[in-house]
Amino acid sequence: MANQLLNHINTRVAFQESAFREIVQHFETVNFPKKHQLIGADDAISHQYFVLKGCLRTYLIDAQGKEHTIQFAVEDWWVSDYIAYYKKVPSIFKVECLEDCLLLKISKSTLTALFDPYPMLERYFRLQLENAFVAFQQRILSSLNLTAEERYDAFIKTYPAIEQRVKNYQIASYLGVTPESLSRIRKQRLQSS
Amino acid sequence: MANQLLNHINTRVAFQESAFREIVQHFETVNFPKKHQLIGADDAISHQYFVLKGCLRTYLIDAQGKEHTIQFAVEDWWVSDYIAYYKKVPSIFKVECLEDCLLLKISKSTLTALFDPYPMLERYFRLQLENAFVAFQQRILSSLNLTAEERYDAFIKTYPAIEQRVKNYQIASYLGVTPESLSRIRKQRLQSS
DNA sequence: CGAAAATTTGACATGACTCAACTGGAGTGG
DNA sequence: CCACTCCAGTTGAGTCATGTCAAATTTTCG
Repeated sequence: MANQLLNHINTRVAFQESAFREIVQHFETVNFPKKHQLIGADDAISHQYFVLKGCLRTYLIDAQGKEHTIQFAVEDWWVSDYIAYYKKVPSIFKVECLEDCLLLKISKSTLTALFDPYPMLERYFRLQLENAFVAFQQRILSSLNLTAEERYDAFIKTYPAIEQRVKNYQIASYLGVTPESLSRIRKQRLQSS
Repeated sequence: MANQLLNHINTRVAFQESAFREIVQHFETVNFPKKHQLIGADDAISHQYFVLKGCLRTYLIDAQGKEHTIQFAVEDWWVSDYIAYYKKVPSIFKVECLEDCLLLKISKSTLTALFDPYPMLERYFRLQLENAFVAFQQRILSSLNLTAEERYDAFIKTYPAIEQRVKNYQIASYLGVTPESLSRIRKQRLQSS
């Protein structure tokens, strides 16, 4: 089960199985049902989670009561409120399970302590961040660049697996449009294809 | 001069001056006049740059001929086309000097080779990426969340130094509005203050 | 000084939002 | 197994923020 994490680490760096057996002891396997709120606004966030199974989303409710989804997470993704996690400020996001979830949990202090004896682990996380950097830049670009319909197309193309597993209103809140607008976009796409 | 880089590294990690003297030899100091194009679309990008002095911006020209600014960079910032740099794809961005610039240049291969003997250098870059991660999430949030005027307020508040040094149309292309809209927003702010 | 670039202003167009009503499906309890 | 409720999604009508295009003005800089 934890091999799933090793496999993922090995997509980025060459990690020895013996070292991994040391590391994996510091993770805890946790199980949550659909609709469970993993992280709630105003918590102090000292953990992050690797998704073994399930689907989650990180979102925020703004002053007008509107939801904005910042991230979905499925198998082999990491999830947390990373603003709170990195900056040590109270969380502004909520993270909820959209399906029953099986996760590997680790605290920030434990993980960073592992970076000294296992520099390859630190490298893995650096490379993860490089990927996130690119993904974020492309998302910012599409918000500057593209119409709502084009952003929806790009979303479906980039994350076909996610599109199947989440509600349309959640996709709308990720794309920065209202559910009504997304509904109209979807209708139009059906007709033109 | 290169001490400026050491000082910046030391804001993130404790780095020994002796080790730094080794590392800094691998950087090249380069000088460019205002308007010089540091990176042009379709280049292969194998370098990144630390800004000792000056101001630059990373932007793209879309299919409709419109500019979209993804990043400004001033003293102590790193700049490159990071999609091309990290992903080894041809660049889509241009990087131009908005002022005369003094930069420290290093190639990706040289830098990553330094990560093995100097794990603290890798840590510095990981922490840099964590910061970028947070900044990007906040920028995405504000594009989902805020009106054009609120985004402008947030920009001025977050980057007061940059606002002084770049053209309004460049800020507009960073915020995702037209220069005309930004002009109207600025007019309205003057009247209400 | 003069030309080019940047900014401002006005008139008008439009994509997306709001609000409200309606439809359909999923889940629950009797 | 049906009745009921709740939630998600759709549709319509009207509004609004921002875009477009064109022209005037101001600033920058060779």
